[in-house]
Amino acid sequence: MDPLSEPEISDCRVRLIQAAAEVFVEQGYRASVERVAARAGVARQTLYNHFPCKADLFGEVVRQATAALLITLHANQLTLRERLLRFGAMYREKVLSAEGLGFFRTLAAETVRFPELAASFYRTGPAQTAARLSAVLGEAMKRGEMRCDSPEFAANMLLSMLVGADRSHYLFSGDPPPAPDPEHVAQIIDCYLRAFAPIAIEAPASSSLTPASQRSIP
Amino acid sequence: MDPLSEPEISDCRVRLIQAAAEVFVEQGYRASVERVAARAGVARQTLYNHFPCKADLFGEVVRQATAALLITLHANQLTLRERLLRFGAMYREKVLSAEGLGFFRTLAAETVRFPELAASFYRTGPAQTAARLSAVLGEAMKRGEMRCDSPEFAANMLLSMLVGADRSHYLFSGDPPPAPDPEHVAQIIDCYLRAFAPIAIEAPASSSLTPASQRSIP
DNA sequence: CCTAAATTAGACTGTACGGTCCAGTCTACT
DNA sequence: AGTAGACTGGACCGTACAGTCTAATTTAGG
Repeated sequence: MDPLSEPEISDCRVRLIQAAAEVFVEQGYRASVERVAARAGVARQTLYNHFPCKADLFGEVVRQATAALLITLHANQLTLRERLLRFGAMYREKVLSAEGLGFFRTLAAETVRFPELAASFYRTGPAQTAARLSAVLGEAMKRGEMRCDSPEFAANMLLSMLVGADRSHYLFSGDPPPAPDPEHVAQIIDCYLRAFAPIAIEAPASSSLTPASQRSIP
Repeated sequence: MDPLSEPEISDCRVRLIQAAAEVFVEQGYRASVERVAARAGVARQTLYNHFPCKADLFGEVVRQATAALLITLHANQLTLRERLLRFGAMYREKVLSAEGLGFFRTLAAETVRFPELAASFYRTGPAQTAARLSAVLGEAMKRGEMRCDSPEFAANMLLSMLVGADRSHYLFSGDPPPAPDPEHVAQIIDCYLRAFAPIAIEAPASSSLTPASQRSIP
């Protein structure tokens, strides 16, 4: 109740959530309550003083992790390419980190047991990121910096290109997560911007309206 | 031993594997041996007559599913775009089906417990698909139908664009898997082919060497 | 019909775990 | 010093499950 006890909203509680996050990310929800308590350096009963049951602790972990995984899109006056480069680097870093991959594994596995939790994670996490990105891309389209198309589709493509196949790779292959690689991000972003380059106005109109494949080579 | 018993290599065994595949895909490896046996319409002991332990049965399921998920790239004389359209449709159908998603969930969750199995799945499944696709794309590049680039990178991008964000969506959101949508596949493929369109030779050389973003807007 | 192999149901063992209870200890505030 | 509230350790309960064992039953072949 003291203003001093306010900041440390139960030291135990935060240690427990932290420990639970680590353990669940490493071993999945199957990890025993015992291990969580041990990792937090606390008795099992103490855990139950703070959380009514294991599932509730898990829910709290997921809620906090969801917030931590959100990405901020700098709204400042960088070029579109610069903004996407920064976004892409952060996004890859979070998603392809050991914690990001572990969290993905753990939550995906529990979709059956906790469908509502998973859906809520999706709405306030990935869907949120996609929505923000859509907005930015929609603006770029209006400014003529990108070809006019569905902003949602464009966001979907960018997010997919940034981590799609790589996530599967690091999820299954057992290879250690990759070090951040700005060059690779740039390669992806430039590839992306090519796909969504504004239609060249100086070119003959016909060539820009036919599918790319039909333009290729006589 | 009879030539007749050969084709039905133990009716029980295949029923068990089939049942295990269904149950594991629906509920994960946590599903009890009891349930698997029940689904196969067989006693628990019979299961243990055919498989030494639960883990081995799971391994067999994964091995068979891996093979079933491989995609064949038609090598015939269609246009590149046609080939990619067919491939993309099949790929999305398999990956985004209820079984594909469930299998992904289940195996991703067990990466910790069965790292070797997961790695082997990755090598003979997704990595194999990527390799075949790389070969096809490399050929297209040589023929000048696609911009010259790393075929592996190009394959990675296509596979990512086809399912990347959608997989996450259907894994978590709880929405039922999507119906096949050829139009959406075409939208993706055309977007992809734009990104990898061969460099127009008739255009001034400079414009094709600068990043797309710098070309945008005067 | 007889035999051998496979299948079955069910009891049983050992283990792991979630959750509860409790008796004792520590901490902090008055 | 005294009191209240949190923390501890460990015993304890009920349940679920993998895997074993056994005795009875079915199935197929000679």
